[in-house]
Amino acid sequence: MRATLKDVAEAAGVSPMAVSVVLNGTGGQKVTVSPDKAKLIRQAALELRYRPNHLAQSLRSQRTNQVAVVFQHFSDIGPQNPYHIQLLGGVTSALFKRGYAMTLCPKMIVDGDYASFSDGRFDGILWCRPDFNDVSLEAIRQSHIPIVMMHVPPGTVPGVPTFCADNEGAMRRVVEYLKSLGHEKIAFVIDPVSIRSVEGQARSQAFISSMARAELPTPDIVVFEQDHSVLLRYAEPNAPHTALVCFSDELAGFVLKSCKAYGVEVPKHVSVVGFDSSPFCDNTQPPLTSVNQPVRQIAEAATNHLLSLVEQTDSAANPLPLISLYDCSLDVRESTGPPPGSQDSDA
Amino acid sequence: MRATLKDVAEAAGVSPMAVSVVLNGTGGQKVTVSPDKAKLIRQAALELRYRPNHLAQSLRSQRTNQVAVVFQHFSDIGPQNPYHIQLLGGVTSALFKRGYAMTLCPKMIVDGDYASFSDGRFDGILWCRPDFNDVSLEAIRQSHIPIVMMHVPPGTVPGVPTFCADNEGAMRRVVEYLKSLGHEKIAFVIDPVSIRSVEGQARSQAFISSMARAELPTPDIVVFEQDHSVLLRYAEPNAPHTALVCFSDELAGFVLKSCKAYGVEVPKHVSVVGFDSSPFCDNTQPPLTSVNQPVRQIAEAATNHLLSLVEQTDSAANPLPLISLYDCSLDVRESTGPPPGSQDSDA
DNA sequence: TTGAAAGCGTTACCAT
DNA sequence: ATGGTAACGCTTTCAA
Repeated sequence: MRATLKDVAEAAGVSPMAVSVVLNGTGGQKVTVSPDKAKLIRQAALELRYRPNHLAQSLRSQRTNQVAVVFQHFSDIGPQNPYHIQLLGGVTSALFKRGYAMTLCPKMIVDGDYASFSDGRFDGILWCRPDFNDVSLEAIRQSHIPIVMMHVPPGTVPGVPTFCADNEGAMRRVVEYLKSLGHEKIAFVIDPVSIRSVEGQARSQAFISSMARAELPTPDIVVFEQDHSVLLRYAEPNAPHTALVCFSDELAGFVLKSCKAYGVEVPKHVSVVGFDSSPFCDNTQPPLTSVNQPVRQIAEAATNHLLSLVEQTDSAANPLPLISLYDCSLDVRESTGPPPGSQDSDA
Repeated sequence: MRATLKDVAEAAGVSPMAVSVVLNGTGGQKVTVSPDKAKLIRQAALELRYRPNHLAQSLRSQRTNQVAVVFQHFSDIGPQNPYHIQLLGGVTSALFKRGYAMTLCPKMIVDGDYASFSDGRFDGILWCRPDFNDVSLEAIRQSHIPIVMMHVPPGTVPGVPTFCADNEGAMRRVVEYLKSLGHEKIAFVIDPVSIRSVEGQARSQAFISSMARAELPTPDIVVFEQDHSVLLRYAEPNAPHTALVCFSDELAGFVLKSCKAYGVEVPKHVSVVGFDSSPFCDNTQPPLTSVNQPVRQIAEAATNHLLSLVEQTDSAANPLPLISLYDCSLDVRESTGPPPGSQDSDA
């Protein structure tokens, strides 16, 4: 077995306390050890290769220097899902700078066992893209450690700090851009899963209100089933819509594929816009115009906020914002153009 | 504070042990609790919202169900580095299936404090792309928990299970492919950092021996400094090489950029091959031919191996391989073609 | 300045 | 079948 504090104490002929004070520096307030004994202790520790047991320290101090990241809709980490990557990059970067470890825990992520948020292992929770129901809301209420949420529309859960892309602003920007190209009949496309999520709802609503603000006709919200049948309508000469704004890049990718399958040309017959502006967008045929949300920056900010909460001894010293909204830009690529029949649609 | 085992015991009017046995099921060998008391205990636990403290359990049991992933050369997690993403995807997938958490710990990753491998927090270590020096070798020797290594040439550290791409086979495949196109003068390009790494050395050697096996002239190993000066040579009419095999996709990207800057056309004047076959390869100009190593599969296998080691009670029951080598394929894209002056070089 | 002892929350052995 | 007790490794208060 590994050498313990006690072993070192015995080897150096002192009490465990002295070792703790000298090696782990946590000497309460007024405890001091004479230099010669300290030297002895350090020597013994070196020889025995003593390392403090992090578990024991944490159990004692109620601090673990570990933060958990929870994804509500966890499919898989991989190149196909750039969101996770950017997010984890931002989170780890912020955590590492301040000496915290990041852990991904299947009990929470896969099993959805939010009650174990405060099982002692973590100083705080970063919760990404949460869905809300009685269970998760109760979990938040019962949590004994700080929680910060990412990518959830603000105001969803009172009292929980929230970091989110500005869906409203993003949708306004997209609609205005498409309108400036001449589009009027624009639909929002979303998948059956996302439409039920809080963010899906929020983004759909943002789209609808943006259309209203732009004085365009009340749009359809198209739920894109995998059978592609909805797209048949876009193959007709007088299609009901000339532009499709999609909930995600992934979904937009499916839409592009379907268009190709049904002989609908993009952007000649219909313009398509994605959301996330991941590297994926450069690979599609044609390259996908997409909303660029600063996932990494959001993640870093959310993490720093969480750590402030964790380390905050005097509670109301400097108050932090409960809601942080991040501006999104629009990366115009080649999947958008003037609607069919417009002046320069063949330019 | 959160309810503890003791609280539940008091509420139910039984001993802590009874609670432990009923709720956490870990009842040693022959401990049983009468059904009525068990019911009482469960009830009390529910009301008090009791959750076992994972820290205390781990301290007691010497098992944490947590595995650490260590990157020796940690820059950053992000879309620019597909290696990390694929790796983490494979690792988490394998870990989660068996109920283990994954943690990234700055002490090890950033500070290189390998001595804290066994600080009690982890059941095992996955070590990726290690460099070897006295410090890391000693860390491995002193470790109290199993270590499995990924992406390090086999045999580097005796006794440590190693998962790696088959550099030899990959290089042989690349050289044979280029030879079949008509190339003879082929160089290996590597950056100043990687050339010092174990994997860099191994891959260079593999390239050299593959060239010998193909009965081609002994090749240059070109260390690609950022000043691009080495590439000037390829702008000449009688360039010394017609094909460049690069250590990584990232490096190949720089090479492509330099070629463009110096007016060298790819693949007309020179063919370029990368390593990793990341999504990045589709975006380069021209798209990059690259060796495809199955990072995700390697990661999954390495993780499963580690967990077997961790869970192995009877040591030599079913022995596992110390070395696992994975075959690599070659993804041919558009950065390779016949050498200049050959029959169909303009086809 | 130093040591002894209690306790963090859990589990396992040994009694009863 | 059940409860007391010690122990996992560490920190901190209290007493000397």
